[in-house]
Amino acid sequence: MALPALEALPRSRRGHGRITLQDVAEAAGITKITVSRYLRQPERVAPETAQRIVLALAATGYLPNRQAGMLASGRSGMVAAIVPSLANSVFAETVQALSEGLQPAGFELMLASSGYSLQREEAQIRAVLAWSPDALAVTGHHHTPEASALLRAAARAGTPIIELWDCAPNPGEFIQIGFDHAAVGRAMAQHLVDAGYRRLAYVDTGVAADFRAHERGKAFAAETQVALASAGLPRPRPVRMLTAPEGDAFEAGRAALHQLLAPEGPGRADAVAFANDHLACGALLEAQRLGLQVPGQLGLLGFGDFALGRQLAEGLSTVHPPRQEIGSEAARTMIELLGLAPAERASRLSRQTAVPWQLVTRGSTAAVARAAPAQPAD
Amino acid sequence: MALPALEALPRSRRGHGRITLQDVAEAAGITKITVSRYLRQPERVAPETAQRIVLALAATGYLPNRQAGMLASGRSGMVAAIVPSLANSVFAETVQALSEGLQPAGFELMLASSGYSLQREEAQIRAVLAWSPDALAVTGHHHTPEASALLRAAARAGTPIIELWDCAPNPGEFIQIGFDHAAVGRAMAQHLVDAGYRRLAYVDTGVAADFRAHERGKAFAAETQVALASAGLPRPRPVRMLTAPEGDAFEAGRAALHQLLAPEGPGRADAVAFANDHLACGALLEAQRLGLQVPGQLGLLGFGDFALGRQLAEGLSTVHPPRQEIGSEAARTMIELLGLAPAERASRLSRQTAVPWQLVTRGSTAAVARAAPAQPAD
DNA sequence: GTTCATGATGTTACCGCTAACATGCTAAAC
DNA sequence: GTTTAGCATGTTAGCGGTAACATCATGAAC
Repeated sequence: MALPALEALPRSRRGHGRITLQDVAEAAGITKITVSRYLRQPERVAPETAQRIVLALAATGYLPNRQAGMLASGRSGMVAAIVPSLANSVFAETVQALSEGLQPAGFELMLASSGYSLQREEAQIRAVLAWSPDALAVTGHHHTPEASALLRAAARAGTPIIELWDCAPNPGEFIQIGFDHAAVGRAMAQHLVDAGYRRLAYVDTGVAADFRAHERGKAFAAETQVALASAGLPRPRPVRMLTAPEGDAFEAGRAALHQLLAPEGPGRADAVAFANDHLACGALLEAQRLGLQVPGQLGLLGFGDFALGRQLAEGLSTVHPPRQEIGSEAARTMIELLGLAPAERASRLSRQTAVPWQLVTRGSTAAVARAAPAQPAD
Repeated sequence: MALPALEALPRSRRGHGRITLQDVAEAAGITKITVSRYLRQPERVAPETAQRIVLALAATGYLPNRQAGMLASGRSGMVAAIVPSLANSVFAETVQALSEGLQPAGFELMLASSGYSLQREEAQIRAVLAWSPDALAVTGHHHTPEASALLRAAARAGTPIIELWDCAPNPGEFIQIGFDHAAVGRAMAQHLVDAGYRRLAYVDTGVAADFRAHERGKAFAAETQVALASAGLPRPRPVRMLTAPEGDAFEAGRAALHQLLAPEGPGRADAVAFANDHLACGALLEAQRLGLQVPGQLGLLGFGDFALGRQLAEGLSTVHPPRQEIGSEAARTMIELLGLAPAERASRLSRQTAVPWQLVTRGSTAAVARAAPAQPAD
């Protein structure tokens, strides 16, 4: 299996047996600093020298050692991201976009998934900071106090900290790239009320640490009251809140639908908003199976705009979150900030970028025929 | 925003302004090597010293510098993985499992997604090797020649190289953890023939570099001939091969179905296998819409066992690939190998682990009434 | 009391690279 | 011919850790 050609090369066996700049320099008959210079700023070495270096690099099969480079220069060329989960396509797409946005700038991505646990997130922040990332992206603005302290310390040392997926109305400590989930919840409520629904419910995810889904639900419930009141119901019925079991989200959505249908009669919900499209699709499929008319008897509204929603029945109304945009915007922000001098950078380590989302109206919430919005149906 | 308590601490501002072992050692009144020792082998320092160190660590807020550690010790505590895509839940789950498997052993994961491009994979292998990962996982056994050379060099230097998702019948150069896609293709063919279908088609993905899907398709086509022949058709009709357009896979599946239905008459396919469940679900939804009887008039068989398949109609028959198992097995393998002495490890840097998959029979390929199959499936 | 194993801690010398400054050479300016 | 700017390259001194060896108590064994 040994390749004679390579074995014959004069590779030094000092240290850990790796080919170093020193080896390349010797092969080129110069010193290592010139090779190092060539690799970083080729225009600063003479053309003939450059040529010799190119040959030497090829002959030795040199691979740089980024650890050593980082240690010497203080810049790692690496960016870290911590997301709650990758199995969830929502974050996977964001990470994908982040990764692709960073690639051309030569940054590597170190990834950790916290499994929706703040404890694990803290441990991962600690672990990842030990790698001196040039920037760090985390998900949301909920962290353990220790984690927050770690992030704060890193930010103070000049490392951009970016909170993805959230963009609270009040400014945070770090850079936020995302959107206001409360606003989404309100828009969902408004939409259902506008469409003529009057007895609303919200099915939250069973993932306890999906704070964003909870926040949408909370805002949905509150806004529903307001919207119904201004639609002419002085004492509107409170929104029924359910929490789906963990596990297969389609099944959970099905189960939630059954639960919602249980109280026959005028108290029964006539529209349901869900924490995500998987739950909503499960419910929609179950509604189809039961022969329930959607949107006539029941309105269904999801969140996430997964591809499937477009395929089922007349389409699932949903909210389209800027999955990829968040990732690419984060990449852009990192690259921009890291290009700045530390002094300039410092002033920009806390800011908010609201990435636009959209309520996508499809068949599952088509307006219910009704006399006048002011006239309550029940 | 400045915390007086922290600002007041005697943090040295040499170098890049980071708190080092030296700072901790000074705070504890000892030398840095003892602190270093404590961090790696706490039992080797005296209890009272340990206590002082613990206090000093807390007081300084020390975070280790893994670059420096790596440079000195030659071990990075980091593992890299390169997958074609993260948006695809298949790989996301594998990466998720890999990440979770590595976590308890203290390894960090560096991730790159190649976008199904071998060129980019090569660039990423090069980039990632510069970080001296302790092990490297790539997807599949197709690489550019240069990429293969890089992997070979790394393997020779003792870095475990793991090829995920593939497990060719002939041994490869590196460690393979996956399964034989040709065998899956054959099983798919056998299943459809056993179920009584006679005019088969395969819808491949439009992703040119999804070699595994192509391989399943190729084996499917070949095996179909064999199976049909032994089922009593001396001159079986060749399998119709289609390639879905890129883009929304559900739509692609729908479109493929229409294409397949085009030639009315006896030549029309009576069963279709797909490169993945998204395509198959698209086709199943379209069949429902058209009022086509599945499995009666048309059998549909997917690959991937996505959650949705269980929900549609009477369920989509599919192949359940060991998505997570591949990731966790890779983690296990890495941890095992990295625990070995280099000498022992060398002998194990090339081996194959076949992770079992399963053909899951659901409603979309329920046996068509016909005479008994000529041979039992093995 | 001397010897010697043992355990705790310290010293030295790097790992591979780069920032900052130093050197030496060439050619234009005087 | 000397000065000087400017470019190409080299020297030095680390970055923050760790391996390997050295030192120094301590106490048991003789």
